[in-house]
Amino acid sequence: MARNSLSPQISTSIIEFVRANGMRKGEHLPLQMLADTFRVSRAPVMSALRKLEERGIVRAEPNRGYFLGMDSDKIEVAKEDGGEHPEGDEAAYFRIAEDRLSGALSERVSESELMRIYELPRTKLLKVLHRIAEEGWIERLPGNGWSFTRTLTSRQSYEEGYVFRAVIEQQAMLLPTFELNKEGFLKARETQTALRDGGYEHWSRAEIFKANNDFHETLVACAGNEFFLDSIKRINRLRRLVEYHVTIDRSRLPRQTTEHLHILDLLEAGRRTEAAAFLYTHIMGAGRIKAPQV
Amino acid sequence: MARNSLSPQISTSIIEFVRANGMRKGEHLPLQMLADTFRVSRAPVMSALRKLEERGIVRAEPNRGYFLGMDSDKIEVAKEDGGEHPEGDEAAYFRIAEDRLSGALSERVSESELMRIYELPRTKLLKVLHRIAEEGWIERLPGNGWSFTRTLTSRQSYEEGYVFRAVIEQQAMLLPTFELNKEGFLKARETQTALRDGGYEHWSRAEIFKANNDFHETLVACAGNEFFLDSIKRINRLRRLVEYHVTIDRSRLPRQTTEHLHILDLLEAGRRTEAAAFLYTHIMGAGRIKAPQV
DNA sequence: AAATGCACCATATGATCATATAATGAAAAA
DNA sequence: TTTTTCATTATATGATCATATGGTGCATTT
Repeated sequence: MARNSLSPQISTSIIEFVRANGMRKGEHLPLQMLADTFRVSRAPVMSALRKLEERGIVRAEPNRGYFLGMDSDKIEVAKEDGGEHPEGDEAAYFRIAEDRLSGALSERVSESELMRIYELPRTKLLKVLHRIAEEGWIERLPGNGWSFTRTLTSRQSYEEGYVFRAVIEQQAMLLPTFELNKEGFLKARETQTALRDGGYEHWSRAEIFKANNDFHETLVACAGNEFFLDSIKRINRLRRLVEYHVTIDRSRLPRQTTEHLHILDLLEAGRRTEAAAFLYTHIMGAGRIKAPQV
Repeated sequence: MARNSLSPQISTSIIEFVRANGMRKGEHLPLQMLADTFRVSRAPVMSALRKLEERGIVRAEPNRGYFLGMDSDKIEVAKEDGGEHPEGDEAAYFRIAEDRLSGALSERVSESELMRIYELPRTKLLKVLHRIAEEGWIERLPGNGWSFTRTLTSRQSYEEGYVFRAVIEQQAMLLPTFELNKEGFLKARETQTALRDGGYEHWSRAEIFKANNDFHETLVACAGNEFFLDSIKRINRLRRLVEYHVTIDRSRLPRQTTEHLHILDLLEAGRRTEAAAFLYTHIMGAGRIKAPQV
């Protein structure tokens, strides 16, 4: 009846915050500062702190506020929230995509039908539907109901997506505003190396996909142009949906990661043009070999 | 309390339909065919036809259906609906953009505030807000309210947009799937010629902007890749908002249209690479000279 | 001076309901 | 057989309301 409380998220954020700052036992946690950091008012921060007190992570002193109860590196991550809770609406969004790709949802659907199937309140459903509409794989019909487009399910769209990514990423790399992001590269290098040296055998499909996306988004972010980055993020959201329905060919991962690392090498050696050309071939190659099972 | 009826729109659609098909007095208008054409059920078509009958455009024969009451080229366009009614939500979307750009709306706003200001029901407002959020110039705050981003108002975003357009359009033209669209080119040529030969002095700002956008979207559509076209449409929607606040330098229009026509010439002569290079310079030139008054 | 803690107000969500409209099956007419 | 016409059902919208939560001014404490 009322919205979900922010305090669980804020609790998590506070823990991340004190960790990231390496804070130690006894340090003060000013309310307003935390509120500003998380872009909320003091109220939800207060209620988050109260819950953290119950868990012994912070101590309250009357009229003086809250203080860290232990060194930040000793804080245990809460075991709760474990149930794969992908951010509320995200869950519904995903279920709709799954059901569409598997054919459980027909091309034309009505809002009330979806409300019943997914047991969503109208507001949440509409939020999700409008988001999907902006992503381009559903559209509102003039009268009642919605109609899925062929964007998700057609082979042609799939290939067009790869062409688009190849062009955008290559061109992003060639922009005069492109600048290496040392920290980002370091992380990307770690992840890709881990994936190459064994990770490809046991990482989950979601982890592998995320590693791949993060790599490409890190590259495009270096171009310093929000429109390039946005368009890549947008198409990657679509890709995620489709690729989940494709059998991962894990044997290709070592080669893929090696190529990723090669791109980093080239960039760090200042050979941008070569890196861009190689990246282009890399993406087009991936698009040609994997095929959606639709 | 209930949604707006479709019948006014359908009435207009029917008139457009019979015009486009050059239908003549007495021809039959089957209900189901019209319904399928407009992707609705027979019900709203029926009610549209009843209204057209009152205006004498169609004749009803009991149990036989509706028949065109006059030759299609003699149908007068209805004078009603005159009040600049840009498709319902579009109006609210525009007003919000205007007020943001003119500074009437502060960076942080709450939903109820917007409902009051624009006298919108919650559902409509949320639809618009989510659309804007997808376009990237507002974001939901974790607690209450929304916050405008700097995408619309910053000079940097403005320039990044031009770079993005220049790259996308040039690259679209170089794709192997690029194919001339003769009919589209013909129309574009007409419009651009009209604009060059005098139109630039008295066309409205909206007309000029639309002509320009249509030209560029026609070009990108030839690439046969929905992602290229979508990204151009998306950025053009943003551009439209900002450019309305810029004084048009009409003296530049003859040169601009001449360049547009030159691009068509090059393409029709099969000189695609040159056309692409010229297009790139053309867009970047436009971005450098016009400046948003923000 | 700075931060907390409280009280009060504002906000957003979801449920329910009335109502106008869209969708649709089936009878009736052509 | 096709299309209209009618009757019935389904759908979507906006209004209203209860309620839990977020936001904020101010007295109080340190």
